[in-house]
Amino acid sequence: VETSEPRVRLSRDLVLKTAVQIADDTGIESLTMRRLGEKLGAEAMSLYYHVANKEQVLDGVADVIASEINDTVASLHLPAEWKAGARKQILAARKVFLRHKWAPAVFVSRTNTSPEVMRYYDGLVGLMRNGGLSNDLIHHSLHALGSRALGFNQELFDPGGGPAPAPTAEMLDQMAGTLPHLAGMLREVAHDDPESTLGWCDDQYEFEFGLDLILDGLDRLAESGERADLD
Amino acid sequence: VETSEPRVRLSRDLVLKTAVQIADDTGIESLTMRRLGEKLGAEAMSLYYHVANKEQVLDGVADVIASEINDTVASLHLPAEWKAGARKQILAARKVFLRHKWAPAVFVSRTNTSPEVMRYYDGLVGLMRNGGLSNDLIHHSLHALGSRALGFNQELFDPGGGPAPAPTAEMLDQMAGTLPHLAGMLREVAHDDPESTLGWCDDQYEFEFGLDLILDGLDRLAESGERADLD
DNA sequence: ACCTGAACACCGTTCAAGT
DNA sequence: ACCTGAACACCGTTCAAGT
Repeated sequence: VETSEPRVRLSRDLVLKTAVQIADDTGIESLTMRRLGEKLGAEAMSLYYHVANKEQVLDGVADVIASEINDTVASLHLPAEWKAGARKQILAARKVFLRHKWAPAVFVSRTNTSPEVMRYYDGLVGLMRNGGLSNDLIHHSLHALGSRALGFNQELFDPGGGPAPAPTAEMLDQMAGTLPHLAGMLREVAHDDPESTLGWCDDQYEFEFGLDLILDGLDRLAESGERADLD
Repeated sequence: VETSEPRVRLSRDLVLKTAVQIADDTGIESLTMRRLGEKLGAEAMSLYYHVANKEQVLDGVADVIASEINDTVASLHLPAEWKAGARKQILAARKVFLRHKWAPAVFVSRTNTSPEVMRYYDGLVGLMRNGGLSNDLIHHSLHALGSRALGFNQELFDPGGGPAPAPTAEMLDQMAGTLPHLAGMLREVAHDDPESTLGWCDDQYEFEFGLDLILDGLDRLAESGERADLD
């Protein structure tokens, strides 16, 4: 175990950045106050001078990631058309989560809203507003997009995120008895592609499929509302 | 603290049902092996004869909830039309999660898939299959719906689930400086309704809005695919 | 076969004390 | 102002031992 001994003074900012580093390197479950102190060359108890408790560390960690997302988004040239703009912003945000696979779990567990997340949403609302959507529709849109607005989707199978191995023929035969429809679907859809490093689910494709489905639906509502011109 | 002293023998099933009860009564964070043992009138260590570890307890808890969902769904008379059927099944599943507000967090943290969840998905795939959707489209549908297929949506604000208090005029004025679009939206949309026990966000309405948006989009794809008749 | 007691290796957090 | 040492109240889990 490599314990660094920096001469630098502790600070809230340094503590949070180091926490992100630990989560990146060894996973979010390995982020403990004691290990955080160790990595900073200090005692765990010293951290409490800079943060109130561990919950606040996790709040801060989410804020650091959201800030990374905002930096990425700021460097983009967003198309004027709202749907294309939102799409590009969200896919850019998703790239940040691909670098921090543990981050979705932290975001969904936060009960305090991070200022940087607010800034992100403010930008998204601005895009939609410029596209002529009503505030009512924008509000519903944010709920409909859910975590997808920030760039990740809560998958219920393989929450680990890794590529799922294609089920074997024996597994499918065994499944067919109790889960006939699922087995039938998988038989047709889960062909193992030895050419691809992806599993049989292409996460990027699925994310874009769902995102476009929602954005297209919202666009349709916006246009029909425009024609009706009633609010 | 009321420690019951049942004469009943322990079993995996009893352990899991009791775990659900603890989560319902005092929250998922209060579910510890020691408290679980206490509630069963046994030592925490006795649990390890029936379950391998706490992860397995949580796996089992998710399975118990999924089984409650399946029971509810089984008692339904589902309309033949796939979209109406899926909608009814999903909204019934959501009702179960309203009784167990802590359950979404457990589900998204599971890496092992519960047999009962598989059964649930098998039913949903069956509905769509009978509706004429291709297995390919069904597969994409499950990804697009994400956790919504099981009956909950991952909201990024207020993950607590409680009704959000409407922001005050002072809060909005303060927000307007740094978050103009968000403040503008909230000013228009977050009117406090003193008649309603709901907050300014009607969770049920928002869930149905997002669900219908996705189901309608999928239906459109299914119909256009049918017309093209190319697979 | 089923349950327990004692113990271990961790947690987050407090508080008085050091510089 | 900033950091530390010792201590507390918890965790999950093991293992040899009891019935």
